[in-house]
Amino acid sequence: MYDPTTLEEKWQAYWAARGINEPDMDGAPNPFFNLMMFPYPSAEGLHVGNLYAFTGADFHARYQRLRGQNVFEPIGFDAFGIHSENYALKVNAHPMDLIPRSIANFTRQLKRSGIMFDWSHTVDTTDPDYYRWTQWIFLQLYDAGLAVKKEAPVNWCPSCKTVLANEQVEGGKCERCGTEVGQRLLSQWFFRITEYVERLLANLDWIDWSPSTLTAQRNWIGRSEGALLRFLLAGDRDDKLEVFTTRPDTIFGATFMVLAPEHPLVDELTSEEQRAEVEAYRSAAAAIDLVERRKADDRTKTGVFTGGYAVNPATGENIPVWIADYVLMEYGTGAIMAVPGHDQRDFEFARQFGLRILPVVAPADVFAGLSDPSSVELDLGDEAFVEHSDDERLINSSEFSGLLASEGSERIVEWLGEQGLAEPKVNYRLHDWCISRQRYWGPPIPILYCDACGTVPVPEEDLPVVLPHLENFKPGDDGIAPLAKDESFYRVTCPSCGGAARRETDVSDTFLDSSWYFLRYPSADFDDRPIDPARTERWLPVDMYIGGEEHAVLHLLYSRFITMALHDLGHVPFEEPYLRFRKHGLIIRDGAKMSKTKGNVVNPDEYIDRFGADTFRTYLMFLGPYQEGGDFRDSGIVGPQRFLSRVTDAAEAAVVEGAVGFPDAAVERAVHQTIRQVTDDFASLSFNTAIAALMELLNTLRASGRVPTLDEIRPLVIMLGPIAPHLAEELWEQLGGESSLFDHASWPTFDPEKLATDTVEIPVQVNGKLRATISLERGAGEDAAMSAALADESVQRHVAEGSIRKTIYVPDRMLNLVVTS
RNA sequence: GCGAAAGUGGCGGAACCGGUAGACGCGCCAGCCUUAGGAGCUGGUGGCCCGAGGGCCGUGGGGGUUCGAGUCCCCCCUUUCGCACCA
Repeated sequence: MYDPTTLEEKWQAYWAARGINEPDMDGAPNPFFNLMMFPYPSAEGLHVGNLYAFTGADFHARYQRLRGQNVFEPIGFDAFGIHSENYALKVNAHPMDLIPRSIANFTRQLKRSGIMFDWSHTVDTTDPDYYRWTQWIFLQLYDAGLAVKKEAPVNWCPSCKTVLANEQVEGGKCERCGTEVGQRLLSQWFFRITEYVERLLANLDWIDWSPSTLTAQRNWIGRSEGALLRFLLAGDRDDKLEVFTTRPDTIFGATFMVLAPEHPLVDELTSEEQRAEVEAYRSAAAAIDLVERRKADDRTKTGVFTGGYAVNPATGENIPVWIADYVLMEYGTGAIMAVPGHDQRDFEFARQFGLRILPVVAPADVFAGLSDPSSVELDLGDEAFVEHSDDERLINSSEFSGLLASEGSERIVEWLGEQGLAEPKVNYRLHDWCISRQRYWGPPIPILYCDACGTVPVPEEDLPVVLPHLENFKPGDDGIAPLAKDESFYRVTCPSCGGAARRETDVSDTFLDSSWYFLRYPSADFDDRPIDPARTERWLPVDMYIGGEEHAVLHLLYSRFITMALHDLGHVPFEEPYLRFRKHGLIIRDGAKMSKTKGNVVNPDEYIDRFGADTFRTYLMFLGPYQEGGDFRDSGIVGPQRFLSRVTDAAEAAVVEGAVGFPDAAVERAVHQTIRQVTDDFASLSFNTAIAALMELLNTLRASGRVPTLDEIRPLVIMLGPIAPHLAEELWEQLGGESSLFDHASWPTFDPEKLATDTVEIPVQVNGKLRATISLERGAGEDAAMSAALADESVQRHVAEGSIRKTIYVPDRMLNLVVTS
């Protein structure tokens, strides 16, 4: 009888009482750090998506453990941040009251889910004992010159008079009051992640991660090689306009320039006649939120002529300078040389405003049979010619005409470089990481501003800078953080000169909290140091990290950067934090992402109450390939439930009967085949097929018409361990095994000799169509196969339609007869 | 628009290196058992045709390579996810 409730309570109590899931942190001989992305503890409770992620990671952890690894599987809570803060504002409560309740609820839910967390090493990012060290990391980076203050724009709602996070902007409007969101410049703290960009990129070549995640990181970093070109302003002006281009070979086709509306040289360039129009365009552009502007799917080009001109350094011609919002201030130099012949956006812009379009590159076939390549003309039609090939050549480019574009590119940069007008340049999409938040619910940035001493870091011994309990923690007026309203917080004396000083009142980004939590886990029981060297040496870097693709970019990149920086500062002995990373898929329901508004959210508690954690785990992992996700359907869960119930019946019957050995060669073979299959599947996180293979083995055992022997059922029970740990533990005990299964059983191995059958069934095809299957001795030769095949009536009939022209025989695989009439 | 992945029964999904498509599960059908229950057990289940021996069709669509294609190549369509004018 399968009674999950009693059994699960029994084993959860057993594991907790004996510390079964707490490895010996200082002596484990085979340490294995199995990490999953720690959750944000929402007030709604554990989402089935969390549980899906954790369950797959736990399957892997328990599998590694049965293979003899000392697995450390910790959990924690990423509890700072805007989600918690907004929720607290919404329900009119305080995050300091809400978060502990949410964490307690999550803990309760997680403890009944059967995941082998080590509850003696948890972290909570909102605990001063944790964020003390988050602040310590800030100071380490500050001392190393990697934390700097710069001006940067933030989203600003003029009605609420508040700074908005990108998540709070919907369609360019404030999500609360619907007012158009604008931009404001604020002085903020940045981490100089761009200093590490080449290393962050280079290491992607060797870390063992899901390929799509590697691609996402590369795209995010967005390295592109090109050149920086300088255009003198027309007239006797000293300033130069710098542009970045990946196509310096097309400079002879640069017939105008475009600046981002907020570009600093716009004022100087703008003529009196154009000033009003330019100003109007600039303020309109400034009113649109940056993020929304990038998402705009209306691609009609807009822009305004400044009235100013620049000199094309290659042709010496004066070319008009425009402003347009398709040029982004934050990429490259915020200005471009427009080459309408070879850039589709420039082409559209030129069409829109009647600007000159000059093709300067032509594909190889245009040159075919021409003796003088400089005379080539290219008709563009309705599109820019943007294809890039190895054999295209320059045209209309003075003495460079006729050169291969790649060669021309180098020669032009060289030529202009001699005049100080060009240099090779690598540009990145990645920007420095802004960690300042003008919000309340985060760790205060540990910096003081003193009139006499300037910017002063908080001395290490004064950490943590504790976040005070503010009654009114709403984001403040004028872009000032909530903490700026608490005088007792910000008014301090300077530790250096003893004079009056003011604390930094911004808090740091949640991504900083999560950028190092895995470093903290093994050392979580030390309160006098963030990262214990011996623990770190033993447990880190992380052996396996499993998480969602939604963090493929920011979290993973930031934590790689922080790890690298800490490595360079001598705090950790490695520079890549996660040796392996595997993404898991998304669980959906009724073909749609689960969300409260759709009303299709699954509450894990209900299912665990009804079916037990083991059945729920099995179902979650059975519903689709773990790395791709799957569709949650209520009706499907009875399959796993029946399976576990039948395993119980079979094992209990085997115990009563007490038979041993392998009386049946076919069953023995099935056991070995299953061990091989399930082992392979676990290694590749193919949990759905692993479960299917175990179901198949059980079907085989049942089909034998007798009670299975103890030896036949034992491997099944052990392999069930990672899947349904409570039940496996129970059955293992009944089979006479010493508890815990996870300490005393080891993963079964298969004997390759037991896998093979003496005879094989192979298909016989005639002209590629299946006509029969024949039974042959393993390794039988072609002659034997032929005679067996020709003995088959159906084969005879189809062969009789002509004569056999050819036979293809793959021993033990198939036989194909090619017949023509 | 760019990038990534994917299109297979009524449904979720299997299929190693090109070699018996549909494993496993849900659902459905039939039967058994039964102190009728949404329990358990046994068998069946891609579609169409049928003379009951088989035959034909079938992995989004169209071409191709091959003795043989869900799998490889080309073109097209659709869906999901990520990024969004990246010069």
